[in-house]
Amino acid sequence: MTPKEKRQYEARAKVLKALAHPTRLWIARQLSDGEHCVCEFVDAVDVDFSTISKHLTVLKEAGIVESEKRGKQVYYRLKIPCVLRFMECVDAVILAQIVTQSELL
Amino acid sequence: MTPKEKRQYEARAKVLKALAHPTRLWIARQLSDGEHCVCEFVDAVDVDFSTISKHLTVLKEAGIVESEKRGKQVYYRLKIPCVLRFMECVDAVILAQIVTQSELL
DNA sequence: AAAACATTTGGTTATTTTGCCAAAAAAGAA
DNA sequence: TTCTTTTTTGGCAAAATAACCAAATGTTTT
Repeated sequence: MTPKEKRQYEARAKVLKALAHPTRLWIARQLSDGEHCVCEFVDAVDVDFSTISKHLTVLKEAGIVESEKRGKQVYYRLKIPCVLRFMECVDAVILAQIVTQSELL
Repeated sequence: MTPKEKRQYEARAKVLKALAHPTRLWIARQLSDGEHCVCEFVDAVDVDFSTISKHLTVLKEAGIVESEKRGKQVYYRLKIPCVLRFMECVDAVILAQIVTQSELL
């Protein structure tokens, strides 16, 4: 692995890492039907305002979402919608793993 | 988010987390052209045998790769190849982020 | 059976991540 | 202006992750 390749894979891993958290993945999914404000997420997930806000910052810094302030609220939307397609493949991995593990019994 | 949804997103996040590391992502990519043994990875990446082995365990437990012991060596291969398609979308995110950040200047 | 090779496991330490709380900011309403 | 409302920031403690070393395991080779 060359130094250039190393930097490349580090950048890629950073993007995946941003999505690799239950709450952030759920947020990404919620955004598939359009933008939402922070308060809407807080109502639906039982965590602190500040926790949601930090998750959104992670997604934003990774380039997955973008935000816009309108009035008192901040609205977030998906910047690159293809990340939603990850979910299908991830579910295929999970399903295959369940099959594999049941065969071990 | 219902308890069932919560478990679902936790499982999904676990799969993404397994890929969200530069070395593991690189390993997944190497496996796109077929199986490789552990020693081949160790030669290419400058880390300890045990470190590579642990990364492979993470990928295996997530259901992304599977392994087979033949003789002295253990061969790993991709179990669900669709994970390779993540890379294209991830690169799109990175590119868009570079554009966004350059516009800020 | 002993030595050599390939890989995994256990243990330790350093770093990163997560989530909560309290406080600060920013905007609108009274 | 002062009071709310909405969101972000800073700080802190707990938990998870990563990488190394040494030791253990399982397989061939001698």
